[in-house]
Amino acid sequence: MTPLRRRVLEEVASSHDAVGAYDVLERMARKTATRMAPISIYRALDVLRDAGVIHRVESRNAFFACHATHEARHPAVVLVCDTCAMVTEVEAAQAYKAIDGIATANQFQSRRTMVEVAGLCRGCVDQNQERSR
Amino acid sequence: MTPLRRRVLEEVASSHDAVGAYDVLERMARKTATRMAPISIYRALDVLRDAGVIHRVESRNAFFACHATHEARHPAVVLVCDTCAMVTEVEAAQAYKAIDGIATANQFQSRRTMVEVAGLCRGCVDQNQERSR
DNA sequence: GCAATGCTGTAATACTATAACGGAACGCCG
DNA sequence: CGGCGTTCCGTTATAGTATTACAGCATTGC
Repeated sequence: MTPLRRRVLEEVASSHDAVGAYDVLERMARKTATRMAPISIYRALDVLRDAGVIHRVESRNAFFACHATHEARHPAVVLVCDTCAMVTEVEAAQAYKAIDGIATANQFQSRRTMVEVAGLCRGCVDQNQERSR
Repeated sequence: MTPLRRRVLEEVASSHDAVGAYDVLERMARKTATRMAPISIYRALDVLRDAGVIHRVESRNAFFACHATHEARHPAVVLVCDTCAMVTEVEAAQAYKAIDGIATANQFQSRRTMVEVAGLCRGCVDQNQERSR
């Protein structure tokens, strides 16, 4: 864990939200008054991803820190709020089993399985109801 | 179904592969000797997507025609080959039920659920084995 | 010493997607 | 007919996401 990677991880892990690579870049720039090249951020993100400490939200081109306690090789369902970008990671052995079964049945050799649910988190649903009252 | 949209659909549906918007653009340019603006392609893709005749592979920023016979509101698992980009869509009521259960249990109001499996299709697995022999 | 490797910087570029505005065609209806 | 709203698409510009290529420097192992 190098200093740069730690700094990137800190930015990503400072919230439960999905953040873009350029968001990370921006936040780091504000802290140090020097702006890094995007590639540096991406390289760090790659390493962190390989290490399993962050994940990517494919449907948003964004990243979030893995706060869950799951195994690296045993991923989860990702719930992403359309409004606030908050990410919740949930174990889903059942669902993954079903999906793996489908892959196998189709003679497909799976390497990465991604399950993402976009919608509204509890908090944002409540807020919407407030507003419509 | 306008002519433009039909042409875009034809390009996407001409294979079972996931193709990028700019791939479509390029192919259409080759056929007519005139190059459209990207936005035109994206607009057509949006409409086709809303109509449910094409889907998007989020993990690849690419699109594929829906050759499956599923309902629009009852999506499927998408198997995408890392090597040849071929897409197979498979019904997965079981998996979706499990995922919906997870969302509900977390008081998450789901709007779109995405299940993508990246890996190797049958054909590409075979080819790899050939090569290593 | 020196080769090999890993980490980061610099510069440029590629790839993906959208915003903003306008014109043409069509249908509806008074 | 004539005005009006709507849909579709063209044009231009720009925003947003990600990677290629190359170089320097430090560390490690021989």
